[in-house]
Parts: sequence; structure tokens; C-alpha cells
Amino acid sequence: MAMYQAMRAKFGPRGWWPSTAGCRSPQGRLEICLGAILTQNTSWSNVEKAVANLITARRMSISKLHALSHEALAELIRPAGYFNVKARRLANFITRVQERWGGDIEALLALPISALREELLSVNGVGRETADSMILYAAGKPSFVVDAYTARIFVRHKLIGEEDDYETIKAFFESHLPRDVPLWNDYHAQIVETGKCYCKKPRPRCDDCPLRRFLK
DNA sequence: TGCCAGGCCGGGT
DNA sequence: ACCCGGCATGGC
Repeated sequence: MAMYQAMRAKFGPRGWWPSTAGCRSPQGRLEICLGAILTQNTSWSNVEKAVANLITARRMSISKLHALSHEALAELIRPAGYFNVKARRLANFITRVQERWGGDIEALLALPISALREELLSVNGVGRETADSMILYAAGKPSFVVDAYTARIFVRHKLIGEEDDYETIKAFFESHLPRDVPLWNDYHAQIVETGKCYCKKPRPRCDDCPLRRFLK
């Protein structure tokens, strides 16, 4: 929590998804789920363009997306990069919601956390970080999101081990933090912001990194 | 200019 | 059980 407070004090609330209006609507939740796939290894500014394209094209619904060809979908999401791969992954997700959940994303997201996570992970193209992002930000349920920055930063601070896998790191945070969705939401967002201060060599890049004083 | 971004999958050892 | 290449655009 001390590290969270240091990041939060420097950056302020990051205001990621569910803190914005409209995110609780089915369309808002869908945007979050699509964004979670589109942002895989991709900067958020590129994802925003792709999401905006879908909205402008009036395709931001399961049924509309389900009716789209691979080529048309790929073209709309082109700015997000890896557009062929991502069009396939989005289609896998959309098809699952359509065929198993009757096109009702709320019904899917209403599952209890562990069942929801299994269901999401069984979609080809949805890995652990993507699934946890959907659970935390779209479903509003407590599932801590781990990403490359999380490992890089906390390994550097020797709070987790070099070899720790995703599930181990996730469990570390979930066991050390109060089980609070808004906290976990902003915590991950703060980590992403802070991660920009860390290069891959073992030393912070910027002099005013909020976690600087925690380094040995 | 080159490097990197909120990963994930599939094939090879 | 690893390890690695592929995927692609946009910003600094």
C-alpha cells in the first residue's frame, strides 16, 4: 500500500475504465472487453483509434460485430496493430458471447469470478492479463491484473522473485491488498504509469520516479 | 532513426 | 517444460 500511495500521490487517480460514465452499460462493458484484446502489446492511444472506428461505424454491439467479415473488422481495427491476429481474437470472443451467452455480455460477466476466468481463458486469444482486465474493469469484480510492468517493477524492488509466474505474482498482490475493486483498478493503472519510468536495464530511467525512494 | 507499446499463440526442441 | 518467432501500427 505504501508504494501505491507514492504512485497515487504523484500521478493522481488514473481514471481507467469503470470510473468513467457509461462503462456500466452493456456497450460500455463491451468496449472494455474489446479494448482489453486490442491493447495486447500495444499502446493505448492506438487502441482508442480502433475503438473510435467501431463506434463511428455503428458496430459496437455483439450482434453487429458478429455480422462483420474478417476483412471488414480487420480494416476497422487497423490502427491498433496486429490487425489480422486481433480481428480473429475479437471474433473468437464475440462468437463465444453470441453462441454460448445468447449475445448477452452481461450474462457472461455475471458469472462468479473463477467460472468467468475459466470461460474467458478458454477463448483463443484471451490470455491471463486480458481475462483479468475484463473481470476487473468490465465485470467490476476483484481479479488483480498483472502485466510486464508489474513484474519488472516489483522484481526490481525485490518484492517478488525473478522466476515467479503470472499466478504467483497475482496471488502476491491479492493477498497483500484489501479486496477492493476500485483500489485494484487504480493500482494496476498506477503501475502502468510508473512502468514508463523503468527501462529494461536494472535502473529507473527518470529521476522523479514515484517509487525511487523504495529502491535499495 | 530505431525502439517499444497494458500479450498471446503455435511450433520446435 | 521451456524457448522463440510472428504479428503491425503510431509516437517519441
